[in-house]
Amino acid sequence: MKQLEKMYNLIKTKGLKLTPARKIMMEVFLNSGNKLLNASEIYDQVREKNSKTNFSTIYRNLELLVDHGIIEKLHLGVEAQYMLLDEDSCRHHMICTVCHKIEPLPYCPLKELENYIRDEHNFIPTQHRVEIYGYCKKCSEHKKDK
Amino acid sequence: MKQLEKMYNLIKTKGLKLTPARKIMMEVFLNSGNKLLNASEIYDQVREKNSKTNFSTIYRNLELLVDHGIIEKLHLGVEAQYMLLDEDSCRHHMICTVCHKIEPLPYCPLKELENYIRDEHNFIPTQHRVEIYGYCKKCSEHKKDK
DNA sequence: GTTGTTGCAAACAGTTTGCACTTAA
DNA sequence: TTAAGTGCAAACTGTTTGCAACAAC
Repeated sequence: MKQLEKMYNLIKTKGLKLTPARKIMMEVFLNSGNKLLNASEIYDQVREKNSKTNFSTIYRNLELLVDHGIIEKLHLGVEAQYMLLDEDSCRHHMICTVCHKIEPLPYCPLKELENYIRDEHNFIPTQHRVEIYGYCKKCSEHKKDK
Repeated sequence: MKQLEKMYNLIKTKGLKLTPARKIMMEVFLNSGNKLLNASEIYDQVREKNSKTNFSTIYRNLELLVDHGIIEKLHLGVEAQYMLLDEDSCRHHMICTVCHKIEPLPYCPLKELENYIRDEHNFIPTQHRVEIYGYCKKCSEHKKDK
């Protein structure tokens, strides 16, 4: 598995030790299909492979990985969620209002908007976030059934 | 104060009782200058006028006001934040990362994006929210001084 | 061997809840 | 009068921390 090796190297490059917990966490992220994961989902998946990993280890590593720009932390609800940091990711998500699944949206419509804001509102944009709420495929199909 | 009376009526219209805590909370929101407030900011301000109001009262009323469409709840960080719900709000905000002032943005660029999402992602958008982070006029001027 | 990392237990912050008392309508 | 609202205390959830043991380098 090539991508995993890359991740391992990335961690070492950052001066972090390549511990079992971190290895497994990288696997979890790679296997997540780019879905946002919360701490306890990550914890559960890590525990499947290493049954005595502690929650504090998870949280400490998550923070570290965020600090080193390896993953991204979003805070859209009660709990924080995490995903591998995509180079050109600019934080756009589709959030299902039924099952609460969050999917990233690989497209950014905001370039022109930012220019407009800068010019017309005297506001200098540095970051943005877009959230689209609605029904994901599965939930919209279930809706039809009723 | 006309606006406050309106708010009082709105609460009654919704079938809610006009209690002292609720009256003060509406004042707090009206005096907030459309800034997002978290529960403890609201609590502190309510306590100034009614020193024995409890946190659970604040939380219970916040939830109720959200449910009745009087205020809006955002969850951008560790804690939830609240503001009066704007009639024509389609939830676009410019958020200054220095002074945390939040200004509404009277323009919606998302029509085409929603079509794209519906067609390409099997996701049915019903609502959306856009947040632009950056420096407001005042803070960007102060930055220059340094 | 040294420094960074972990497990554990305990603390913490924000929020929610059950229950008896109180109050707006 | 009575359903709705409140205060209090206690619980609960997500997250953080101090410390001693441990493991990657």
